[in-house]
Order: sequence, then structure tokens, then C-alpha cells
Amino acid sequence: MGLRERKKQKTRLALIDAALDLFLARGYEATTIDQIAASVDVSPRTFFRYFASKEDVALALQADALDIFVAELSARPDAESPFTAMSQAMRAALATVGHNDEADHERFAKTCELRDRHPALVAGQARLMMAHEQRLLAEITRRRGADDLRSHFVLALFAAVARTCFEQCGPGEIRDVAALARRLDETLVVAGQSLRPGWDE
Amino acid sequence: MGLRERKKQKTRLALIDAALDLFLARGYEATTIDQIAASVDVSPRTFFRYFASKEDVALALQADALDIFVAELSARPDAESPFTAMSQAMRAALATVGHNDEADHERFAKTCELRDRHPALVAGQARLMMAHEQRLLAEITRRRGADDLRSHFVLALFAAVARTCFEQCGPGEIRDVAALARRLDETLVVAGQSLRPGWDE
DNA sequence: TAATTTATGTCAGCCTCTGCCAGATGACAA
DNA sequence: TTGTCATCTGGCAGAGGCTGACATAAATTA
Repeated sequence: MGLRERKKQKTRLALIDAALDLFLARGYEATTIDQIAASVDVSPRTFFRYFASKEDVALALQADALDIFVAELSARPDAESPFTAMSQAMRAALATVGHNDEADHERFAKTCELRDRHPALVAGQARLMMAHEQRLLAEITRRRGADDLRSHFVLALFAAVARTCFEQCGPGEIRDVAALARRLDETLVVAGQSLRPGWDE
Repeated sequence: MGLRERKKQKTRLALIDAALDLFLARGYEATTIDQIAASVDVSPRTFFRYFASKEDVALALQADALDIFVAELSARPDAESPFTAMSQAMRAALATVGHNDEADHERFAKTCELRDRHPALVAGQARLMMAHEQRLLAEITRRRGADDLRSHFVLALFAAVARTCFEQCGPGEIRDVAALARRLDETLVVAGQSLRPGWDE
């Protein structure tokens, strides 16, 4: 990886860090792009070459985690039913994020706190999920061997589980990835108790 | 109802109609607030006294329908389980919209078409749902008599089912409220087949 | 070192959205 | 009918998000 590429990664992370810190310190809406750019010594125009929008930088790490999830999903064995495969992929994705370097871990925690404080970002998180929806739906129909309403239902149910995990964590309760993984397991237990065996095949 | 109130209703509907028509004709992003306001002979400043944002006017009817849904929900008998009550309330809300005057019906159809064409609005629809989330959650916990993870799961699942119905209707397939109601029934059948009896109690 | 590619800064500008104040219009009582 | 009051509207100024175009600076490659 050349110098140019390394510089870009560094600038990107610096922008994310500056943004998260400013958002948490002054509030999301009260922080301007100019302030973020200034605190990294970069022109505002450059900010928009790294992130498409203000929301984008706030949820950058969530987007990364989602990419990992999608990658893990296609690595799951074909024998697994759609919902099982997605559940396992989500576990694997959380494990990956949790085992990264400390800085990344902290960024993720800050993103969670920020999302809890500013409900506007929850909608953005939903939008992220929707961006990958087509790919997930394709994976579900592939594993089920049928393209019908049930595939949509499976997708919707998994989205429901994911949302239940990631948002509305109690007041300051969930701050690290391990706790998030635990909550995922709890939610999957509830889902398992609620669903009939073989419902997603 | 006085003259002032009538005028306001008229302006509101005129703005919605103008917005929907312009959005469908030129595209959502290509249409500016100034154009909408001009075609109703109203100042741009006034537009924002009726709608908080551009997205707001595009989804105004969906918001109205959601309000009806919430009202219907609290009218459901206490004996019904949370998911059943929400399902029935949704049926009732769709029936109400379907039996309104013709103009309203057409506006709703236009909103659906617009949402299908511009995925950005789907996220807005999710945001609408989330705006009522606290109230729905309270209703669920009231009916279940418990405030735990399962209540969140029931809420998320219903939200997901609603989304499955309302979006990704095939290419130009669903254009009137009756078809939408039919699709809701189909989806609820799939949900019924997948979930264990009493899962939401 | 020279040529090519790519990232950044600057500038100009559109659009969304808000606060503020003055003028117009409907509501209501004398 | 008329005067008073509450409310709606228009115009203005401005902040902030975001984009296109062009020139400069830096890194890559030969």
C-alpha cells in the first residue's frame, strides 16, 4: 500500500474521530462541517470527498461493520438456512469489530453513544441497512430456492432482530462490543422461542 | 369550522397535490420548494409553515394514515394480543383510507408510486414509523403486562412486516389501497405460519 | 528528472431551512 | 358596523449542507 493510500486512510480516520468528538461534545446538529474540517486542518470541500454527508461520517463505522456482516454472510455454508446464516454472520461481524485495535473499538462505542443521544441517526442506521437490502434478499432467495413473499418476511424479521439489538439499549447500558454481542444472543433466544422450526426454509 | 381553518386545509391539500405532481413529473430531487410554492401562489416561507421539510410534504398522507392507525390501535379491545391488535388496527386504517373521497385516494396512490421511484423516501417512511414508536411500545407493554426485550421484539417485527407490505410492491403492481390491503393479508398469513401461537404474549 | 495521475484548496453558487418583523386577513365583541 | 385582537402571510437576511469547475500541489511511474 503506497503512501498516498496510507494518507487517505489517516485523513479518513482523523475526520471520523474529530466528528465523533465534536458531536458528543457540542451535539450533532450544533456541529458544522466547517468545524470538523478545521479541527483536522482540511478544507470543507475535502470533507465531502471522503463522506457524502454529515450523517455519513457519524455512521461510518456502522457502515464498515455492515460491510463485514455482508462479507461474512456469503462465507457461511450453503447448508445453513437463511436466518441461521445471517445470525451467525452477525455474530462473526461483531467478533471482528471487537477484536480490532483499541482505537477502532473506542470509535464504535462512541458511535453507539451518539446514536442513542440523537434519534435522527437511528433513521440513518435504518437507511444503511436498506442499502444492502437487495443483496441480502438475493442471498435469502438463493438459500431458500424460492423468490416469494416469505423471503421478504425472513429479511424483515432479521432486520427486526438487528434493530432490537442495536438501538434502545438502556440508559448508558451498552457501551462495548461484547455487551452488544450478548444482547444479540438474548434477542436470538427470544426469536427462537417465537418462531416455528423450519420457518425460514 | 371557520373560514380560516377551511382555508388552511385547502392550502395544505393544494401544496400536497402540487408537490406530488411535480415530484412525479420532474423527479423528487429536481423539484425545489420554490417551484412547489409558486405553483400554489404561496411564498416559500409559507410552505415551511405547513411542512417541516421537503420530505414531509411527500409523505404527508402516509403520516395521516399512520395517525389513523395509532388511533385505531387504542380502540382495539384489551383482550387482543399486541400483534393481533396492531394487525387489526392496520387493516382498519387501510380501510379508512380506502373509503375516503376519491381525491384522497388518488393522493395516496401517487405517494406510493413516488416512494417506489425514489428510495430516499423509504428511509423517510421508516422515520415516520419511528416517530410513533414510543407510543406503540407503551401499548405493547400494556397489553403484555411486561416491559422486557420481547416487547421490543414484537414492535420491531410488526414494523418490519409493515415495511414488507408497503414497499417493494412489484413494478407498478400495487397502486390502490385495496391491493395494499390484500398484500397485508398475505403477509400476515406468512407471519402466522412462521410464528408460534402466543409468541407475543 | 519528466510526465502522468490523483488529491487538495479555492471559489462561486444552489437549495433547504430558520428567525425576525411588518402588513394583511379572519375572529369576535361592543 | 366598527374596533380590537389573534393569527396567517410575505419578504428579507442569513446559516448551513452540498456540488461543480478549475488551478495547484503532491505522489506515482517511467
